[in-house]
Amino acid sequence: MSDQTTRNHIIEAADQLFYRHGYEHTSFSDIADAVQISRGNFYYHFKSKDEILDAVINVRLASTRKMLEQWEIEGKQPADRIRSFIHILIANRADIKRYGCPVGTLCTELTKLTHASQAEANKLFTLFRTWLRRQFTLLGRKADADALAMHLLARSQGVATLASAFHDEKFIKQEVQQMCEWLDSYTEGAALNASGGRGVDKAARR
Amino acid sequence: MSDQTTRNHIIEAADQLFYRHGYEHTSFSDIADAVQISRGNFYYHFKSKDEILDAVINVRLASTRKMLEQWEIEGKQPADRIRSFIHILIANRADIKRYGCPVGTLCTELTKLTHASQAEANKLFTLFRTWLRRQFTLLGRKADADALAMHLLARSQGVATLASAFHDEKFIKQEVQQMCEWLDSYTEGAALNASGGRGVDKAARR
DNA sequence: GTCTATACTGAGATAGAC
DNA sequence: GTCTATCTCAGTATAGAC
Repeated sequence: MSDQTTRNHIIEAADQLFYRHGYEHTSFSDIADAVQISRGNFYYHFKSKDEILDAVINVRLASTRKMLEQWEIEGKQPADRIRSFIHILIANRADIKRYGCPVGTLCTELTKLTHASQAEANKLFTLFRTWLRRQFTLLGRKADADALAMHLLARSQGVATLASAFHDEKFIKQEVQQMCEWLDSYTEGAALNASGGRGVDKAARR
Repeated sequence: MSDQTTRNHIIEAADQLFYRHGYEHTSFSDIADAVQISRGNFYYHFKSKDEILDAVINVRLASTRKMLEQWEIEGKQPADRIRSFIHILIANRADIKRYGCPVGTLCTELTKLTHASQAEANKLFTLFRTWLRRQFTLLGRKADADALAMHLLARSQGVATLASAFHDEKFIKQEVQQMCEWLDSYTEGAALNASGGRGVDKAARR
């Protein structure tokens, strides 16, 4: 196995394990078992566990950036793009039900540990926040774009937390629908309601 | 110090530390330092760390029940009571900004640890859920009372998570106001809008 | 009830052979 | 690059004196 490959395997396994069992609760042995290498071999690739965490965060940052760019390309209207964001809850519902949101749970854990990489992890949130803010600005909500971005982020986080606590996928679907309706209420009237065919046209307010 | 007193001191200190630094990250020494007793003395009061956790959860369950009963007494209208719930975010904003929600972060952590007391901790959520459901039922929303309860719980959780990640108290206030407006939209028309003097009467939809 | 001393375990990390 | 062997340290937990 080449240097790069093993290193990537470690990062990938650590990523999964940090998500499922938490950073602190994941031991070197756990990762070593998953990658099928010895514990000693580890330190050829990383100087410390913290360094693995940094690598994991960087990989997540990169893949998140790529995903957001992709959504920007696929969705012609900002509302479509925001819907892409909302729908990750659906796409990842099985994992979310079991382990919560990968971003939220990591940031929360690192905060409690007062871990040095906390700020790095928070950049994951900032990535979404900035991207959403831009979409809401394009939607014509320049004045409160950031508040709307934060609002949507918060709702997603809350849904993930409760879905995980109550082990409830149906709740995710319910709330996703409500978020889409909430979004529609900002789309109606603006532009030409050019939100495409995906939207639900029921009244936004129940 | 009597048996009961020391035991309670331990529980109280553990409660704080579990909240601030997480369960796993809190060591016996940390608690011992806080209570000013030796590590050995611990095991006179508790057989294990897990047993301390159970005690902490039980204390939290009891105090939560008491708080909910209090809100029920103080608030004449169900809408007033629900507002009491929403306003804990304000009352505890300093702590939430630093450590997130005590309920949400504990449940999330225990889920990742696949800890035996996870179900016990989740009862904290259930307590709020059941209570809120009853209030929404009283508000005349029998059909979707549970969905509304879950929705509000989720929003609170999301606010706590983001306020903590971004270290932002102002965001808490913003969102609390929006939640109150959301609540008002369910109060208007129902009953006689007898929600008392606290409410904001702006349009619920921005 | 509370202490000190200590056992035991698993963690992160290093050294050096291959 | 990967391994085995080993170190160190912090954590939970126990034993027994006071």
